[in-house]
Amino acid sequence: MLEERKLDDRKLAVLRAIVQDYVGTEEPVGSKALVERHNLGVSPATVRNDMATLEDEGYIHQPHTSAGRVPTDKGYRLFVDRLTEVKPMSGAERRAIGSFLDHAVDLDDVVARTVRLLAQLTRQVAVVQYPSLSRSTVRHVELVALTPTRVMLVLITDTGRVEQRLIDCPTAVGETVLADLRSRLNTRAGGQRFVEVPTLLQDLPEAFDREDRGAVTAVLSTLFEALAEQTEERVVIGGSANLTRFPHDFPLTIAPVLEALEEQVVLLKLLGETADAGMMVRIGHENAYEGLNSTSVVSVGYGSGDETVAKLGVVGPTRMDYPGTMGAVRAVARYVGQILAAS
Amino acid sequence: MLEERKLDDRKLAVLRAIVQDYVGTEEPVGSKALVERHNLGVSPATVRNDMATLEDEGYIHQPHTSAGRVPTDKGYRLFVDRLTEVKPMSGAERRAIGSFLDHAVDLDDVVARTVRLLAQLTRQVAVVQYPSLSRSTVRHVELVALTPTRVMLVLITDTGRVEQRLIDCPTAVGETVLADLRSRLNTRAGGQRFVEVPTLLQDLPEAFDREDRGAVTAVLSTLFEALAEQTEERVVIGGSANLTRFPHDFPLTIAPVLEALEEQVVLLKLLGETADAGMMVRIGHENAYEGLNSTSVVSVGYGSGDETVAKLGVVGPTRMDYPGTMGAVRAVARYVGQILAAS
DNA sequence: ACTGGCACTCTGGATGACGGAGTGCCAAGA
DNA sequence: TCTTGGCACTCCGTCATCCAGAGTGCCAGT
Repeated sequence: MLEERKLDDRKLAVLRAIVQDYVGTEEPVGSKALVERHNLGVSPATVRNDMATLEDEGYIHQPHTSAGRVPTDKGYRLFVDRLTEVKPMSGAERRAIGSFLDHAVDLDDVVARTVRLLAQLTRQVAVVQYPSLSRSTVRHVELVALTPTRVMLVLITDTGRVEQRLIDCPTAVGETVLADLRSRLNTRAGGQRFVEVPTLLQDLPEAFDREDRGAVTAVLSTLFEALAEQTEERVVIGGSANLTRFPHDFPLTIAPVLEALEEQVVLLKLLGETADAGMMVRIGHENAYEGLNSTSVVSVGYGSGDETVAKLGVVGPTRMDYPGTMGAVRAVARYVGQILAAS
Repeated sequence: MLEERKLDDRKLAVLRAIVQDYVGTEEPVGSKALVERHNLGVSPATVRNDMATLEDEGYIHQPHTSAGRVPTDKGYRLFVDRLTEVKPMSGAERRAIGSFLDHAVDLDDVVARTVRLLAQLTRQVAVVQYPSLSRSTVRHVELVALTPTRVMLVLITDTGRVEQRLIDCPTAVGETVLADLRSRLNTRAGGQRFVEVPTLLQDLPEAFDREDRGAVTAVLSTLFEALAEQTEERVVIGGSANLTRFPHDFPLTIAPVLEALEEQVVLLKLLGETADAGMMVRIGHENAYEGLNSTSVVSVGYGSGDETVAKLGVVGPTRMDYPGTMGAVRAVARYVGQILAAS
């Protein structure tokens, strides 16, 4: 705020114009070209003075003496924060999103379609996280006896996700016990949030005969494990071919980015940093992961109802169309949320 | 065969040397360098004559007058077919493969690890297909009543894969009927190949009361559908960052390749063309898909026992280390087969 | 505070010279 | 008949040079 006092409205307008032009042309933008394309109502010389100030403050940068100016990360940051609005999707675009996602047949398909759609809309790399288990509720728990001592646990969540686990029981469990356990599990845990379940089922073994308690405990601990497991969170990416649209900084930047995108861990951390509510934009060096230092990440949470169950976003060059990208990301996130709520 | 009569042993040796050198250096290879690095026992002039013949026959090619020679697709083909052997993995490498894959905890993990491993070993893009449903057998079928008229079908295969389907029944089904159906399904279909199942269950509705037959039929048709569904075949890729190791032909070739790799359909077709037994190498223009015209694909089937359940392979530049790549692909495929058989 | 003018700087592309690597061919030798 | 050394030739990649264009910073004038 203190620094920005030095920047009057026109200087901000100049910065805005620089960002817009640079995003369009991908080339350093000079004072003359600026006044031609935006009607700033002043002469190039004046703009040059403003540019000098902006450069002093670190918002723009000159690749070489006597070249045009390029926004810095800090410049983009100011642009995103104060100089622009999220650009809403047009009606046609919204309809396209709807018709594309409406045809999804199951959760996998929703995620797959979302990532494709987002990549197409933004022409960048899309990243979509599967709805996480930890925030969902239990729809159903099923137990299947494979052998007397081996039981398969199938967990069905409200987002339509299915998890299965094999359990080796210390003792044989009869079908009666299994049916009893099954019905108790579903009565108590059905519809409950994952976090609540362990507490709710804590004293369940006591309801069973001593000889069966070992097996019951084994089932429970496997269930809790499955519920708690964060590592199962999956991220799907798409549109990596869009990376090649920048013949520019090639292949200097593309290799680390591709590597980052293949690392589930990195992606999860990336999306994990997104606040539950509101959109997050991380620009260049604001990204903790080094390989993404020359990219920006726009991400947002999505969910059924008012609950955030996962995140999605896009990765692109710092020189990206922020308003458009943010609009697309937000629109897609909202629509996916609706779909999840409906199904 | 007819053409090859013109190629005596030394000419073939020259071709082999050219391929090996070019793969190593990535630069057109000349006669002088050839005789220095391989002891061919003849002079550069002689080699030049041989090269002229090889070029006439279309095995090598000269980028420009007075440049070295580069193998053509046809040249690589001859090299792979007749001039080299699959290079077996060293003991250390085999142990590494084993220890890496042995830590896999479930099917997803096996596939994920395999794709990583293959990408690392070959330093190229790895492609692994999930074990296909159609060749597997049924381990267990589970029916879960969600509401009186909604049933969830869970299908567990011998490869550890789980498929679920929601079924809306025309009439309410009681738990007794469901239990009956469940046990009949498992008795008749358990352990059977997918293809056999429809025949085996064909007359199942007749065993039930008339009022329940609608529901039974609904369940059966969903089950058959899930069994038949080929579209569920999934392909996982990894190591796409390796594409950037060819700063050479950039980004001309990389973009279409990345696009191809994101298209499940293309990948499935690619792997689908692999013969069930034996390794397949498709070189450059031998690939039907245009975007892969400057890449080679080495693929092979893998499976538990002697049955091929899916394919895996790698995609790389035509200029690749064929013996090494083929060795790695074969070794990994074998080991994955063993793991699947054991679990 | 803005503007026009001016000298200066730097890049990117074009041009041309040059060394090096590689070839093809020929005549001589095994 | 096959191989070899020699030789003239071709072409690429690199480097240095040059030039026009774009852009800047500064200054003096309004």
